[in-house]
Amino acid sequence: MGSAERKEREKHEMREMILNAAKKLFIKEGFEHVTIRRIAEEIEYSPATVYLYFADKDAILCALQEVGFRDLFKRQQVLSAIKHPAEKLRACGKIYLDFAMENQELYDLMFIMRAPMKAFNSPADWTVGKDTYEVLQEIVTDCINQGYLKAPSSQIACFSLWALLHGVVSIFIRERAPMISKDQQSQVINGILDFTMAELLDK
Amino acid sequence: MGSAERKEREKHEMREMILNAAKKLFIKEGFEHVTIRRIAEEIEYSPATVYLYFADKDAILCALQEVGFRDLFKRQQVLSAIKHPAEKLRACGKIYLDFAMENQELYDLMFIMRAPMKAFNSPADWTVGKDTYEVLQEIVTDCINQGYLKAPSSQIACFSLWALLHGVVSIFIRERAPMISKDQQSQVINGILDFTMAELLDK
DNA sequence: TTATAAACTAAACGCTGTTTATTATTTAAA
DNA sequence: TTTAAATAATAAACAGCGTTTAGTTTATAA
Repeated sequence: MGSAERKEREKHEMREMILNAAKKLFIKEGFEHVTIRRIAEEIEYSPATVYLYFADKDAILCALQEVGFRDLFKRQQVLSAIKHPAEKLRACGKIYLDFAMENQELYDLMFIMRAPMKAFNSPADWTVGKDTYEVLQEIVTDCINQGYLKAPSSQIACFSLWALLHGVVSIFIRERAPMISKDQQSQVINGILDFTMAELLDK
Repeated sequence: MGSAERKEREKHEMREMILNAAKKLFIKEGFEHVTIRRIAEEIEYSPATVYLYFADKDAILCALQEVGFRDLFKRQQVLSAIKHPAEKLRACGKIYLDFAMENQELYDLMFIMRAPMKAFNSPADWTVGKDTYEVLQEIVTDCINQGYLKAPSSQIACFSLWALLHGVVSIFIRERAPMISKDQQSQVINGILDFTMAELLDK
């Protein structure tokens, strides 16, 4: 009798319930309202039950990161339809920026918050974003190989580009740009993308 | 009798004591250990006393930000000795990067942490970094005016450059670069500065 | 039906930022 | 110098947090 399989499935479903509740709270009420007690309330169980499915709060946030990275990776799939490396690079940047600004709480969790990283001993163990980074890396390499981009190292060029994109959105998300109003943000983001591509790519 | 002045001075000294204790804990033990109770312990007063000198914890962190920005501004003063705009721009970037990596906890407080920003109603009220940003802005403008930098807008160029610098250091500080080991970080930072300056500046 | 295992939770622990009521100290006027 | 008012400091509590423990309820298998 497949009761063991059912148990397994129920365990997985409970984990999903908890993650969904956490994600809902995260997006709807912001990080500070994501507490074990609120999650428990949301799924109508006691706080202690949550600990039967996740080691601790950080493990929940860590699992939520994966959800975010899968989402970003999914968005990147449209890039395969673009053949021109330079165009592809710009589109890759645009996807990243759009994802960040449309999912600020999730982006924050993925790239800024300390808490979910506590589940790892070393930064090298954090491989959750590997796939999404490799997408960028491949495009940058293509740009260099096909002569659209001059750089001493594709690693440096790729990391620089990521740093620029992350810098822009994280400055906005953590509200460090008093000189730029909320209305201007998307305008500035587009301006930066234009400026960067113009500087970087040799037509 | 100048007892009012003495009171004023004592009040100011107490605030300084609290800030110094907070800064010490911040740098020596990291953010999570900076609690009102630990600060109180450090200055040998009760936790409640702290609230006679600061409205709340966020106000302390906010005041600590100012300390950090004064420190960064001080470092920027050596730039006045450099006349060539392009050289000046590179030096400005180097100063920023060095400050960030040498004072990671303070940098985090200034540019990443949410808590100290709660003391402001709107991002526009956060003017503490104005002076340091204007230094960069002026250099970028000089570079454009003297033909070393081509950009459609000095605002966009300046913000892009800041975003890049902030992006790099904040990725390292918040441990989001599994592909780069701690030993490689300063090397990568220098590489990025070289790459960016080469791309940006027309010789 | 009954013994065992699994699922769940009430209550507590130690921590946090913060407030309140109370005490001690200092100041200024009588 | 004495006394009333103002100031400074704190002990103790409050409400919240993540987490653990001990105990109960529910489901499973013999």
